[in-house]
Amino acid sequence: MASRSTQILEAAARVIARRGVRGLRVEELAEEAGVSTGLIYYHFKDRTGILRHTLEFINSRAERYTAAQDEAAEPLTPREELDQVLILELQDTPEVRENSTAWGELRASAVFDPVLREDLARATLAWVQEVAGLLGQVEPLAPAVGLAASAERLTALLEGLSMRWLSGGLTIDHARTLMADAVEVELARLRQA
Amino acid sequence: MASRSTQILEAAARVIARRGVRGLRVEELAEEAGVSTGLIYYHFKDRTGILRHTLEFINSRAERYTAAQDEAAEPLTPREELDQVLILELQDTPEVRENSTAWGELRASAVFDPVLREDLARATLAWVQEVAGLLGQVEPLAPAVGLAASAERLTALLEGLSMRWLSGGLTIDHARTLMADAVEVELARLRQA
DNA sequence: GTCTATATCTAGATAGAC
DNA sequence: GTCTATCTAGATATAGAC
Repeated sequence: MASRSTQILEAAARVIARRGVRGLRVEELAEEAGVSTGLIYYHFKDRTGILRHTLEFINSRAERYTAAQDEAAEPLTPREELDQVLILELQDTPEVRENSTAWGELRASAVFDPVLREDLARATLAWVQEVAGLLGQVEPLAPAVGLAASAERLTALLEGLSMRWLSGGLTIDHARTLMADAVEVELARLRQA
Repeated sequence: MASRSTQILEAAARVIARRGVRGLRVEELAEEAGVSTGLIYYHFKDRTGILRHTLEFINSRAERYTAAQDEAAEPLTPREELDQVLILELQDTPEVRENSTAWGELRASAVFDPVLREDLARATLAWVQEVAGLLGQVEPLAPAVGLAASAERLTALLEGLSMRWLSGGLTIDHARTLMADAVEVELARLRQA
């Protein structure tokens, strides 16, 4: 089932979570995946290729665990879905940790690497729009600009909280509480405006 | 006036802003500073030493430009000071960009480097407490836990917005608007609670 | 204190056997 | 497809002259 390529990409996600994108060494990846470096270069062109495919792999995996809720037994209300999208990213499970770490690395790398910016901007935009859409479902009377601004703040806050959590400055529970309160605050604001 | 060490550290700040902490190469630093690599190793033990001193240098520089306002002609109201502390970090000047970049790098590196976490946690705590104190001056009736939570959210949001700005996903003006609105929203919340 | 030249070391990448 | 062995490049760090 899981092909060799997939096995290597899963290992790469673990190594990135441990060492970061820029700390990933091909030799360590080979060890983690239980294969030789030679095999890695058989499956991927070069280190950059490994990175690109891993980021892609992680991205599709994130969509999967976000989407998984939609297909579950009982459909969620917009409000529940909003909480899911924002708060599911603050979970201390290996997969979420790997994804958050990789996202943070991607963000940090993009500061110095123009090539990465495009991918990142596209993914961010989609995410912001998703959140804005959900906010609009929860508060149908709120103006579009307000929804967009709230979505930008909430997603940016999530990134900030996520980094603090990953860098050990915040417990996951505290981060979730802060995030949940922020959602309340933004919704209250949208209700008033 | 500016010693050789300082000259090298200033150059290091510029290189870090351009390449990141992990992208800093000693040879490029030497070129930027207009000295030889040998001289750099005369002044600093090794690459890690350069990094540590540069981060320290940047940190003290950031305190200086934040504190500079306090000693200016007219004393600021707590509210003005609050805006200054939070919004001064969103400025497109070389120095602020260098500091923000370095801070983002420090945060991102700390995810993988336990040694950096302590410094970072200490600096973050001081910053959060400073903001909480200012919020308390603006809204004296607000409870301490509320002040702390608001300060944590505002500083985490600032980090998130700053990273988006640096990675090209947000204009500086838009980031400032979002930040300014967040301050309003948090103050409104503190007033109600 | 400062430079030039160079040794050393690490990590990415390839060749060739199986 | 997969491994072992190895080449190579890039970057850190040192030696020694001035």
